[in-house]
Amino acid sequence: MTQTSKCCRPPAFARLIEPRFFKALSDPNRIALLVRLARCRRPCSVSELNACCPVDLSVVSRHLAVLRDAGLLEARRRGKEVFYSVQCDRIVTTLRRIADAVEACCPRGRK
Amino acid sequence: MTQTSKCCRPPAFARLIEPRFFKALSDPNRIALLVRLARCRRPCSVSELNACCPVDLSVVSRHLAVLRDAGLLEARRRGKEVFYSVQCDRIVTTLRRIADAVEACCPRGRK
DNA sequence: TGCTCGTTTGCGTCATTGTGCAAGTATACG
DNA sequence: CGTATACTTGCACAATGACGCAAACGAGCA
Repeated sequence: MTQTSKCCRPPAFARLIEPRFFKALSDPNRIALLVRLARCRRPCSVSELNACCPVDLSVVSRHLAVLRDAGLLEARRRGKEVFYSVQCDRIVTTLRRIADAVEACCPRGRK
Repeated sequence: MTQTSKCCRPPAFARLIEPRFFKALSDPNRIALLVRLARCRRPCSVSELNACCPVDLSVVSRHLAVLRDAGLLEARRRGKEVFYSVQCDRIVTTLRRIADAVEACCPRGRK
């Protein structure tokens, strides 16, 4: 009798990991944008964020939209500008939940 | 005076987030493979893992190689078969480190 | 040595994605 | 109104990635 039927049953492990979330972080420019935004500790406009990316402003705008749609950023318009900020709670919670689920499946050897 | 110069300085925040790591998790089939492997709690062969993916065996092999190259899986040959297992420590550590770094940049509102 | 099984790799195809440019939208200001 | 500023979206194109099939590779076995 194998261990297959005795698999751990974390709360919806599979659904915990959304491709869109990770796809958003699979591009160097998007990571740079997120890091820049996190390090600034305050909402930043698109033009401001363009400083960390050697690409066209329209590309930055699109990258930010991807991060926003994936739930990593939040967008808020103030006047003519749109300020993006990091969805800290969501990111931290998501990462920790996955870490916990993985750990629950591989409890031994936690050296 | 802005907060820009007072950005948090987590240990190599930018390098903490590797595109390759997240790119590996950006595909549904690869996530399915990882989840299946984690739930089984033991090394599985390529043919075995093919059960959770409706794609050709060669595609599964390639997906596993991507996960291995990203440091998410480990491969070990035993006879004719190759057994893949989850690199739990590495995954858990990576996710928690990123979570900590993000949290450090957004300390307030940690409701 | 041949043969088989399990896995990987080469190749062609098709879909997706990142990019720049140009045009469009939204808001403020005169 | 019209204009300027900030951003988004349409379009075309190049690069990347997922996929299946067939061939190659590697380990065991007769």
